[in-house]
Amino acid sequence: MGRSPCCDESGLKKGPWTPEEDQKLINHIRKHGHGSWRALPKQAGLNRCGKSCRLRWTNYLRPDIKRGNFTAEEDQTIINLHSLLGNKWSSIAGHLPGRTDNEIKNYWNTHIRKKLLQMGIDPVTHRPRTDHLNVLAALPQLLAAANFNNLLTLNQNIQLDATSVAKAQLLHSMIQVLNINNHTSSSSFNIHHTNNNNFGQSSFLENRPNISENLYDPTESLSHIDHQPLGSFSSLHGLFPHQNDQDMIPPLISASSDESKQTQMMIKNKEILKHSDHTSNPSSTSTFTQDHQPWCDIIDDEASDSFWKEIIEQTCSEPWPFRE
DNA sequence: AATATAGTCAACCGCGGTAGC
DNA sequence: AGCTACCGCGGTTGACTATAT
Repeated sequence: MGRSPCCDESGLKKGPWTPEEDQKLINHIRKHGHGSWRALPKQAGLNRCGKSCRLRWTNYLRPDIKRGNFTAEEDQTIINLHSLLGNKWSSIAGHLPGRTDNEIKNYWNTHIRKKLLQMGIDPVTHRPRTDHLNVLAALPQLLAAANFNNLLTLNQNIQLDATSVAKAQLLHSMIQVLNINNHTSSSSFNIHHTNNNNFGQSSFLENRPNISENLYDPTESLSHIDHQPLGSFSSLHGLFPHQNDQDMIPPLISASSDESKQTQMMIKNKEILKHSDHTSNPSSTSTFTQDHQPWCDIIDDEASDSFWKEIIEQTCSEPWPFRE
């Protein structure tokens, strides 16, 4: 019931359309409109089923179809709409004049989906992937993907290098993932927990800097854009409220007033990491003179790649702190 | 140069919704 | 109310092309 038998009819041509067939279809629709798709093939002299004619027209021959690569703005729109609508390709296409649902669907599956995955974003939920082990194992690829800045460069007012944004987002997503998986434990990510001399994830994350003074929050800075890049990290939090907000870490900018201390601890931890000094005491006197080192500077450090590699090495060499 | 593999995308398949009888 | 035909949608396929080996 409900299923068209037209394509079951034998003798009807399938497969790629020839220019002659295209011309017949175009001429007929120009003269008469498509009317009943089922009746159209006979009227137009085509040995095709109506379904095939409709598809050919709507996806390829329609005069208002836009050809060519998707723009960054279209990328943004697709991502944002997909986060809202899911795989409602026709609905998404309705917001992209000249684009067909089929084209958008293909583009999503072949381009956007992969890029989101590489960036550690679940293309279905538009949230950081929760398979944290995979995320960590894929860090090198994630870093490479972080250089993909097409999704981030739409707004010309954005001054920050998109790669830095992506890296910050990546780190943020990792933190979220780790925190989600650890929310049942009160120790590892407790902001007041200070028993960390080593650079394990916990110390690094606990001591994440308050950078409100020196660093703008990428998610905040991008959130005002109509076509919000990486909406999964910004607007989607509002769209898909977490069941328990305690599960989520604060945004990259902390509201804490204890920023100087935390920033210094962050710097210290970075140095600890660089020197692999697992015995240093975080409470000992630091020789650093820099205060309020911007988070971006850390991420954008010339040695940032090695910085990230060391995170991986640390992660691998030390017991995973989060038991499920 | 030949072959294998990966990527792309037009087209098909099959299902759900619904209008009309 | 039940059946049928039709439309539109989303998932999948497979041919074609590009790139790697």
